Amino acid sequence: MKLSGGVEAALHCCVVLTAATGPVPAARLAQLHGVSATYLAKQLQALSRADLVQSVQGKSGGYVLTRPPEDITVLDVVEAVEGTQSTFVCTEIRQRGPLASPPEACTAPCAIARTMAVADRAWRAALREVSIADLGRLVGGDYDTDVLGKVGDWLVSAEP
Amino acid sequence: MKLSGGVEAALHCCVVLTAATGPVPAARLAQLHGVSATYLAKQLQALSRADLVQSVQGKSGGYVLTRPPEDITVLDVVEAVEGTQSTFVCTEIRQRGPLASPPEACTAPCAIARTMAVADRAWRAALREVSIADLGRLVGGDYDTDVLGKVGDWLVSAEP
DNA sequence: GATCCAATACTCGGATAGTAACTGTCCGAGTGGGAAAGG
DNA sequence: CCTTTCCCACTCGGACAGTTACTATCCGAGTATTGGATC
Repeated sequence: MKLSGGVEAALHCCVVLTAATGPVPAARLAQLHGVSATYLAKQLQALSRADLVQSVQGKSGGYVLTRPPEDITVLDVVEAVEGTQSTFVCTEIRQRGPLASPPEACTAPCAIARTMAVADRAWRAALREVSIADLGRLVGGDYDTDVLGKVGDWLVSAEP
Repeated sequence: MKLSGGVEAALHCCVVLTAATGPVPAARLAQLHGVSATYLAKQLQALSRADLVQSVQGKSGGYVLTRPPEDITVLDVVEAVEGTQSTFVCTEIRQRGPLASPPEACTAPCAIARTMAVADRAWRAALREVSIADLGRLVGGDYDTDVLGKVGDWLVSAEP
């Protein structure tokens, strides 16, 4: 039950894209975060497939947010990278063994699956409450200096 | 982000142990659920390490719940099998790259880690709300017949 | 000087190896029960 | 018939392979830039 490490990188990328004025290449994001460029590209592709970011090809291309950061929730990013399937997959143990329940009595999920689903929904609801814009404000409040502004400056200044 | 399959088996075992009058061997539980006996033993060992069940050795030994089922929450079982660590592990990306925050400014978790921690706590809180006794009542309500009673009868009648 | 065109350098995208975690399995250590022998 | 002793069958517990999913990587497809040639 460990969340994929790519989620963290994807969230950082989305926050950084908030401070960008134009498309940012994946290699630039990787350099800024000090992570593997090729692996980060994989996560950004996932974000692209989920229509959270748009890829711009060509010489001065890169990734841009498709929506205002207020309209992108943390849940959107997590589900884009991890997938939308529930954390708990019921294997229908109740239909196995000598005292198996007949399949026609198992139309509804069992009590265990229901309980896990409730918890899963609570987790997702908490992630839906926070937007990327919120994250940007929060990291700004963590330090006295304007971190996001610095990032924006670095993105335009750092040339290959 | 997939929950280990052993959690489902462990929860079923705990519910079944509610209906037992004496120690139940792991092999019996596996036979009842139609799963691999040796693998189920692994999960039961985890429950034993967490002091949720007690192992009784010897000829007519097995596993017994250490507490009344009202005092065992689903979260207890999940944490026993999956571990207590949070689903999100922050790798401190902010401390890497050219614009790295200095370590002395990173005493508190970053905004992303805090957000994920809130969601993690919401998930655990939902699991803490349901006890094994609740699960027993729920599965009883799912079907007209007294499933738990049948299980109890089978446990005492089925001889190797 | 403006326009058109082609070469180019840079971008993303999916297909490809390596590694860690989960799944499934095995055999040894330990213990209570039961049979047998003795009083 | 009761007690003691010993053996044994059955239990759990940790150590051992197989498989899946995650991590990390590579090279090919495509496009805006950019420089030059032309009008």
